[in-house]
Amino acid sequence: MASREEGKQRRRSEILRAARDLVRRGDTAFTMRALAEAANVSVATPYNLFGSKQAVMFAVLEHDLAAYARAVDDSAVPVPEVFFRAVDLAAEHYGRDPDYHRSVLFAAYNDGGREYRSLFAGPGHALWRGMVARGIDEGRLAPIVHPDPLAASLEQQLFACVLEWVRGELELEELVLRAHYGFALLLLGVVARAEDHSALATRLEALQARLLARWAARSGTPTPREDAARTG
Amino acid sequence: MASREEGKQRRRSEILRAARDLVRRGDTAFTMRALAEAANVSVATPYNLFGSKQAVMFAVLEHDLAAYARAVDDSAVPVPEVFFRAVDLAAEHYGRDPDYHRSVLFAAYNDGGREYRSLFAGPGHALWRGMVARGIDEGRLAPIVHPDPLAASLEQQLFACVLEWVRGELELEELVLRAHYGFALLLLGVVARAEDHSALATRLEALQARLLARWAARSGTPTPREDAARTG
DNA sequence: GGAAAATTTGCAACACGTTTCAACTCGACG
DNA sequence: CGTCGAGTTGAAACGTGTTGCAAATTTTCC
Repeated sequence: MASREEGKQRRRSEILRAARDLVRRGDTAFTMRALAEAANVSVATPYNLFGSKQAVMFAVLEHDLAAYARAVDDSAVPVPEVFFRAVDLAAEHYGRDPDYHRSVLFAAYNDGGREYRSLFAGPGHALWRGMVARGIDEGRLAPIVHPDPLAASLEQQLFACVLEWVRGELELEELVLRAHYGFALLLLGVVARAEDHSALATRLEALQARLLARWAARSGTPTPREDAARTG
Repeated sequence: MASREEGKQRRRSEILRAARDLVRRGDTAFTMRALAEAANVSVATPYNLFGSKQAVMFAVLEHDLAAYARAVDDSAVPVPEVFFRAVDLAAEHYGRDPDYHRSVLFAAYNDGGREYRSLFAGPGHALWRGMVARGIDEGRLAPIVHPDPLAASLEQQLFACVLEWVRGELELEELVLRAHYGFALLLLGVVARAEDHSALATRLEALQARLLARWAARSGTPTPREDAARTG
């Protein structure tokens, strides 16, 4: 009854389920041995099916990304507002279970071996590219702009912020401020309507004020170093 | 004669020299045991003095960053041109010994444990902040802009590109194009002079064309996935 | 000069990702 | 039904970052 391929598929999703469970239960840095046990497979199986621990975490990430992409699509917000909304949704998403997301992202991007997938590559880039394309279609972004490079810039800006959050360098709230600020700056030069331009400029100033206030409140530098100072 | 602190210092720099040597000689993923031997210390000493392998690599990075900062400062280029020049210098710097820099950055940011320092934090952020501040002083950037957030956005944009290059996802040439594109976009909204604005717009279009040509030449997607496709 | 304190050393040990391999399981197929 | 073979299993082993610890070494201080 269960074909060979079905068996593989079942094991694959069992492993992913187990991985999610382990992280969510607090075993954020689970062992491959623990994962194998939790998924009722031998320790060699995840390697057969995914290739590495990192690859397993990428698969978990991809699964979560789908839910995020749906949420962004569902929030029928116009360009350029939708970009900011997308950041908010990501932050909300992360904030709902910070340890979980931090761990998954960390395992995917920091523990990792040599494998790599840009955070928003594949389905992710499609999401951003789609938003930009819509903006051009609807005449909210200058028609000279091409979706791919602008989307890439936005992704890069957000990616850097997310990575800093994952590493514990940033509060979620500051992640949002920084990403919004970067987005506002990036978009300022490419929005088509004068009203959008001035709205962005206003937003930019407000964001800058909030960022400065935040940094001033903690010693004046944007990225305080709390490391062990034993590095010569 | 050799005070306790001097001895420590000597060991510290011996370890850093050994680390640089090993990477440069091609042993890009050297062992802590190999490092200890090359530095003529016991394997425990790097842990006493730095704390972890990652911390050693951070120290190497910091050393290299100083040379880079000097190069940028020496290139007496006006704002906003200097930002682009800074990217060029970084790429030149990396291009001179790609394997070395890739390995050091990789070890610092991807192998790593929990420690973290933003790539441009500390001396790095000072460099970017300084360029932005100069731009404001010289009236090339809108006076409403504050150095810290703009510098942070530029750093984030570059950081994301560098990270992709380190992971082997990007050619050095594309790193430059992408960073330039992001920079042009970020700066477009904040340059004070009309001539700078139109120069940036021109540059932006040229960059976009080159990026699109590049991506078109290889299947149409900006970030092709060459991964093992065994991820379900 | 000698005790005391700080560090380094050598070495064994641990944890964990990953690999290897022979035995085994079980669907596929004639 | 019987054989084949892709894929899984279990267990052992490896490599490497990291730690612990007692002994040795070196600086400091009286």
